[in-house]
Amino acid sequence: MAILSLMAKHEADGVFVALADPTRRSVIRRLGRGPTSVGELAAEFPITLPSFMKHVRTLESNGLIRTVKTGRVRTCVLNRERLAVVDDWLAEQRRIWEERTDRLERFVTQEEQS
Amino acid sequence: MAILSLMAKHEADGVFVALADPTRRSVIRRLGRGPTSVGELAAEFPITLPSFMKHVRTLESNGLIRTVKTGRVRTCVLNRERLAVVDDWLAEQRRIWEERTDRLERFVTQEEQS
DNA sequence: CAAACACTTAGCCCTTGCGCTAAGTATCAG
DNA sequence: CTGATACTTAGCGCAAGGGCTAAGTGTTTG
Repeated sequence: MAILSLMAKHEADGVFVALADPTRRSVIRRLGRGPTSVGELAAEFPITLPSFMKHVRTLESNGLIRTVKTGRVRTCVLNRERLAVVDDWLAEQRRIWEERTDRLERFVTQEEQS
Repeated sequence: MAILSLMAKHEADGVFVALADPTRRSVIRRLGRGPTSVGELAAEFPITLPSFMKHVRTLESNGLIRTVKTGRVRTCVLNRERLAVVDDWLAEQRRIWEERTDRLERFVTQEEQS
């Protein structure tokens, strides 16, 4: 479990890094509408195919998408579950705030008692 | 409104970039527990103060934290609302999936009718 | 089987990001 | 007013990121 959470933390980094690029976020959005070939995806961006492929590989190596090649065409599919990393991070953040609010409340209550 | 959404989209990028660094995410987490001085924050990381300050400035210029200097000490506070950018992005993503699911459903229904 | 297609690989360029040291400024403490 | 404190500025070094071209590989297609 300690190892798992460490691993999760490490991998989380890659997800955030992958999401830092607007092109990659756009790809994710596009793939939300369904699987798409690399060529079709690339056509929507003003960069060359090799450059675009780097983004695809980044997304894949960080688990945000999966790809399969059939014949000469590679199809990309979104891995929705992977975004849970971000969701979890936000949730943890909220948990921390709430804990703080609780502490403040207890503090105020104490003040009132004295 | 068109300008606002463009601006929002542009600024969103900065937020994601800011979150891509583990040190900066840690700072956000730490600040969730309450305002802290730069020095106190920096002490928790294995980097020099000038290096750390860059992270602070990145976080501030992207609206994730706010800082005030009183005397010689600069205090950082979290700007919780700013993380809504991420929340919104996730929400939009979910919206897109749902739309897709709806389309698929309609498609299946049509198939059944014919 | 030749040519078109859909990537892929290799390698270069340039900017940006993140880290460092050294030195500077502005409080605060004595 | 001297020294410690808490940043701040300036500038350097290096690795990584994102873009490009040119050339290569493996699949169709005519």
